Amino acid sequence: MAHEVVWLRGVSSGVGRPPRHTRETVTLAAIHAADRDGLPALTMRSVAAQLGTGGGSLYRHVASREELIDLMVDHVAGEYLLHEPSGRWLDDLVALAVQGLQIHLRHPWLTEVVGAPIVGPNGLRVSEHVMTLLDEHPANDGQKLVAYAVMNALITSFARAIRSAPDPARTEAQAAYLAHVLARGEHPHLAALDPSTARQPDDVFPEAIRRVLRGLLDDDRGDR
Amino acid sequence: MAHEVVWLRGVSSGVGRPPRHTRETVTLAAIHAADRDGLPALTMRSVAAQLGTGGGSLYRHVASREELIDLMVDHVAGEYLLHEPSGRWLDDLVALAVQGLQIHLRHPWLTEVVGAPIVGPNGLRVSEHVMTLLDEHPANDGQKLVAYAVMNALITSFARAIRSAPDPARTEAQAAYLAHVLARGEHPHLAALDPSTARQPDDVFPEAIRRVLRGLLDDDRGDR
DNA sequence: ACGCTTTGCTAACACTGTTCGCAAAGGAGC
DNA sequence: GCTCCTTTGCGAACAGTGTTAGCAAAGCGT
Repeated sequence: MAHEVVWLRGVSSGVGRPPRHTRETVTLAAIHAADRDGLPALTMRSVAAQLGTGGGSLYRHVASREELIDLMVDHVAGEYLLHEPSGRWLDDLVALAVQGLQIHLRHPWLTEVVGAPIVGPNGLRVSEHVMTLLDEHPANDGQKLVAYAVMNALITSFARAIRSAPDPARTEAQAAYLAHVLARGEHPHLAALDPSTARQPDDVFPEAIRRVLRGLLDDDRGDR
Repeated sequence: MAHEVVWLRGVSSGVGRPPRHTRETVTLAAIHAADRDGLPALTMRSVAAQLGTGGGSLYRHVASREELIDLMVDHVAGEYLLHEPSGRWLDDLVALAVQGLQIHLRHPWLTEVVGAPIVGPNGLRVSEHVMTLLDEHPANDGQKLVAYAVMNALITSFARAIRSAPDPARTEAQAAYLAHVLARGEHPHLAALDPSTARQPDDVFPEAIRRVLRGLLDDDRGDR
């Protein structure tokens, strides 16, 4: 009840038995385990075992599994490298989005995290930077926030599309069903799709995000 | 082992004890339960109880909980009403996206479903329709698929943003932390955000999706 | 009426997040 | 040095989850 949010809860108070792990230690171990085994395999007991301790011991540093995941998300949000604005806001935003995609590829479990967007210290730091990049842009704040939200949505969406290969069983079964239903002759437009024009998602990403952001923020064209 | 995909598995074979529930009955009960109680509360035992039976009985109709969710997703994908193309592909796509948003608001658990995109019969039907709408568009198939994927990503993203209100405790705590860190004076651009320009997400959605799709598919402007 | 096949149900298993009580470990005060 | 006192570690326990195995029940064809 002391503080309902993690980011406002202080660390150890100095008096009493000194803690063997800090909140950051637990977070790092959890990130490492999730990077290797995926999010579903991230159980309290497994990260505790990686720290050489018991399952319930983690609750001294973390209120719940959900809160641990919040900490993980905000921690990897610290991997963004925020450069000085170049004066070309679109280039800067695209570069930032590419960074976000790379972070998602480094930590594939990020795409499985659903919940509301986490606004920890590092997340706020990135948000502040985005608003800095758009400082001199004439759009109003609502439009800027929408563009930022869309950018984040596309990052996770593309990351999810890219890392759909590692589940070959499911993909293959789906492909078999797709071939079966296409052979039935319905869905002519799907059957006529030209696979040669389908480029890899991570190849299309920079151009796609550029066009999307331009469409949202740069309208030097009429309303229709 | 008979058929690895749900959509290719047949129904009852006629001989033997007649089944008391069909696969669709189970799916409908699960959708009803999820609409009311949310996805985390959707346990095998709860939908079984709603059907007046035991927990393990569901596995006669459904291979796993995951497969049940796949069935639910494809079922609600059948709620799309697909009209004849009007000749204005952008208008038609925006109308389709608005339908998708309404479906997500009718079934809030949809935003919590993560996994790979389900391509069941109804999902393929929608995909075929989208390709029909874009039939005469000069873009290549790769660009069209990217636009479709982006459209779906924005639908779930906006739906998630809209239904973030029903969790007031978490939202309020986050707002308290936000106010605290803004009071510290860092993040000046975030502090300077004008709340009056922030419109409701469901209000901005049609215009946002129109601009995004236009940016992706309609480039009558130079490359820069 | 009798097999045969398919379904329903219960109990069980392995596992999950989370809580509780008690032992352990170090600093402050004398 | 020895106590107190606060904080942490730990193991067992609890309620709940998805999933499986074995057996009883219920219709059809002969």
